Amino acid sequence: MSESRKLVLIDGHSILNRAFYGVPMLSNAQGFPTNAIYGFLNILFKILEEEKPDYLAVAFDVHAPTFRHQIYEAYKGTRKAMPEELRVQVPVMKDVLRAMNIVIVEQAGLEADDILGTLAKRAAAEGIRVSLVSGDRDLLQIADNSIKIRIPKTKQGRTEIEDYYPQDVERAYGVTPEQFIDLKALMGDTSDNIPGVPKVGEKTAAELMAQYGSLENIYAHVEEISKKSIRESLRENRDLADLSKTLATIKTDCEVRLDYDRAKAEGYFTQEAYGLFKQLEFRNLLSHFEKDTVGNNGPEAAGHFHCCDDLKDFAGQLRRVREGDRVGSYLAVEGNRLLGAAVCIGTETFFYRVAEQEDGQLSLFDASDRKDGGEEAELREAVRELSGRAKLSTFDIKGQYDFLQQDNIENYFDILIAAYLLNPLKSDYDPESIASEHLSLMIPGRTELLERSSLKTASAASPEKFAQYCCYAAYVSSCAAGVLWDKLRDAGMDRLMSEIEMPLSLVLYDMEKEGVEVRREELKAYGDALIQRIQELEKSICDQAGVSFNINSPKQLGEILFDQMHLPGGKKTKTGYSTAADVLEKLAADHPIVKDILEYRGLTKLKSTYADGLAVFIGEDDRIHTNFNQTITATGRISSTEPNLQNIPMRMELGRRIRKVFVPRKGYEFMDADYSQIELRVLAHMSGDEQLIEAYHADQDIHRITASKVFHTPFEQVTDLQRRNAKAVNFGIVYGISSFGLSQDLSISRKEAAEYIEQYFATYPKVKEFLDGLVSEAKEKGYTTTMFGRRRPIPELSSSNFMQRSFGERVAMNSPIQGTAADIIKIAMIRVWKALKEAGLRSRLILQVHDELVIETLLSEEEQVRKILTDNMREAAHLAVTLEVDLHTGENWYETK
DNA sequence: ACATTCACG
DNA sequence: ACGTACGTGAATGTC
Repeated sequence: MSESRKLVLIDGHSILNRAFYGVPMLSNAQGFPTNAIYGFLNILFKILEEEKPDYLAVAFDVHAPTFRHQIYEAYKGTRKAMPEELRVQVPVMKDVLRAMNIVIVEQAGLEADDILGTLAKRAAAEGIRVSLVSGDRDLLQIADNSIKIRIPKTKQGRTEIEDYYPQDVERAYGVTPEQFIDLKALMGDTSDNIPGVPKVGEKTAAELMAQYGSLENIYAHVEEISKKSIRESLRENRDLADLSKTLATIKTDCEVRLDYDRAKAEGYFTQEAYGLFKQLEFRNLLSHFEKDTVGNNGPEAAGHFHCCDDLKDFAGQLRRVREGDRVGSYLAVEGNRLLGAAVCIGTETFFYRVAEQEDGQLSLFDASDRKDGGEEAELREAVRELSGRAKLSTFDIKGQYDFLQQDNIENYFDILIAAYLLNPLKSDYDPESIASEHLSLMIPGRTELLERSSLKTASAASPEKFAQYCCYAAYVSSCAAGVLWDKLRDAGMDRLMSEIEMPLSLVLYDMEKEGVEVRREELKAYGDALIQRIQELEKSICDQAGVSFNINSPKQLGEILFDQMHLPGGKKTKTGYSTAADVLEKLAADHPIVKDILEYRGLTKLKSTYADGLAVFIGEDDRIHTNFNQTITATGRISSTEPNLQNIPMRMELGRRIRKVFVPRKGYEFMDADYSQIELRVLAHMSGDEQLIEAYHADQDIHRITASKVFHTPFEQVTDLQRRNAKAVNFGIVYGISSFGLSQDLSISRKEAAEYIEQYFATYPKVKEFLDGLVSEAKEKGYTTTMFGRRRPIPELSSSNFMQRSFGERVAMNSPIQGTAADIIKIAMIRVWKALKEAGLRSRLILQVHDELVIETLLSEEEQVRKILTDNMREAAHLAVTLEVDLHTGENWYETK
């Protein structure tokens, strides 16, 4: 059996069709849809990997009416047209297959089913095992002991394949493969244009087949059928039944041959195919090319990867690096340990891995005098020494500063950060995608080489693969540095890279390492204090509803409120009723239950996200070390995770009290400084609007001034309502104003909102000019730019969808403003950090919250730090308006308000 | 895995 | 007519 050859046959159109509907819409940069091709290839690769066939062929229908369809179309009109977005993918799919040396079988006048049926049966007769891959079940009739029918299902991104041998067909449908034809003839199949017998569905057809065994036998005993309607439908539609059987029968005797020499399953990964994959932007499929194309001439196969067994050899290689030489490196870091290092020097890459600990149990007691502890220290020293001399290019430098000299950063280059700056919209960056995108080099990725893709380095499937991954990463870091640098320069982002992002990475590393102290017991007490009230509310809500239910479930809550209690309020989301706070707030006044629900929501949020959520992250040092991520946001802001310290409650008093558990060390205080309306000031500067600039020069409440100007009211007579409205308009402007958005925020009519906006623009005419200019420039270039050159691409602007395009326009107005503000505070952070360091102070920058910096300040250094912080924040950028800073000190974060 | 909700700027 | 404010991350429920 194992000697017999194997053939994989693929039903081209049906798999493409299945892929089209199973894979969410994808398209490449030119807007060409690619989802069906992508899905097809995924299925193909999965099958190839599982089957490792000797031969492979794909069958397609020729798009001319075929005999079987002529019959049916004569009977009932034409076939449904294929969606345009799928239709255009068909010829490209064929190009891809041809480029991969995969035989395409198609013949005018023949259906793919017939071709497949014929080839499968003939191959089986020759003793070849066949796997027939199709999305349609009608091929099940072909199944026999050497023909397996495989039906892929794409669900939730994963492809699962159902396999059918004859006994599987029987188990699933209660009929043999041959009987399957009759079954289909009876029940029909709309997707396959088989009419079937009216009134006979899946169940009746199965019953009839179980009793009589064939279509012919059913008609021989048609009078015995008890159910009158079925009996008559069968009698009246004999011709339809016979036609259906003809249609359902797949031919196995067509004039079609497969050239087994050409159909050899090999040599898919050609340069041509590679080019097509790149055009289609199938980056994660490109890794398949490693073996056939890159592998043969790539660094690994050419013997340029060296796995050193002896640390002395490795260190010796590093010592050969001369001052100022550019090297690529990749450090395998886990926690605060260095597991291994790869360094790419010229065309050679060297790797060393610290020896495994043999006994995990005893590792608790391992001391630095053990061999691996000493080895790690030695490796660290070698790496550290190298980092002081070389121009180091690496991936994700923030995670490596523990092992690098920190006064040499002007010599460092992080390809992760560079790739982010060149396209901040991507969801993640890794060495393999950087290699593919910027070097057109295919290397095996994390998913292939490392076991757990979620971990940064983690354990690999094997030591060899782990070494290989590290070497590739170091190699890519080395090769990509020059290319990325050129691209950054071309885009005008070289200074942004060298003067802001690279230095910032060290500042963020330091802030993370420093962390912030959190009082564990106080946080616990805060959470406990919430429990009682939450339980009261739970009871009260369920009593009022009359049933006990899960208040946290928007689904259940919506049904209780709107179906059972008949509160006014309609559907809002795709899944059901909206129970969001703004909807509930409108009902709160009239319905006590809603008020309770809102309070319940607020309290459970505080309990789960903050009280319980933060506690998990308090370390043995009683501090929380958040992760400040530099390569996440589209606009250039920093983000904070595990935990997020940038969304600690502030607006409501109860939540704000959580800030009391964030405390400085003994002998220190918190110093918190935030920019006053930095985004509006950036807008004033970038637009050059004299009115807005002048308003800021007056050094008065900006929202009140705006209200005064917009509503033509003397400054002193501006009402609170007018001020609130003006403030909302100011915010709206920064977000990319729309009358709808503003009307929602202020609960006013769209018309009124539009009037406010019009008045605003009349007051600040250059602001309108500026915003319009941003949109048209973005439409022309495809991206926006901040004052410091940071780019954000906006693909939505060329969308044909109104909503998407409108979104793009708002983004075009917001990104340069939000992004410039982000640039400015980054500059301030770097300068503040440096100034603290150069003054030899012990105070430390520990938090950033977009427009706010927190320094843990030694009490005796308070005045020095105050000056450093305010001066550097103010002076970070010179705008047409001054940058004002509000500064507060306190014994905890709550007090710094 | 995806949607909903809500915390922050 | 279209149906929304910009940028994030975490918890929770539903499939």
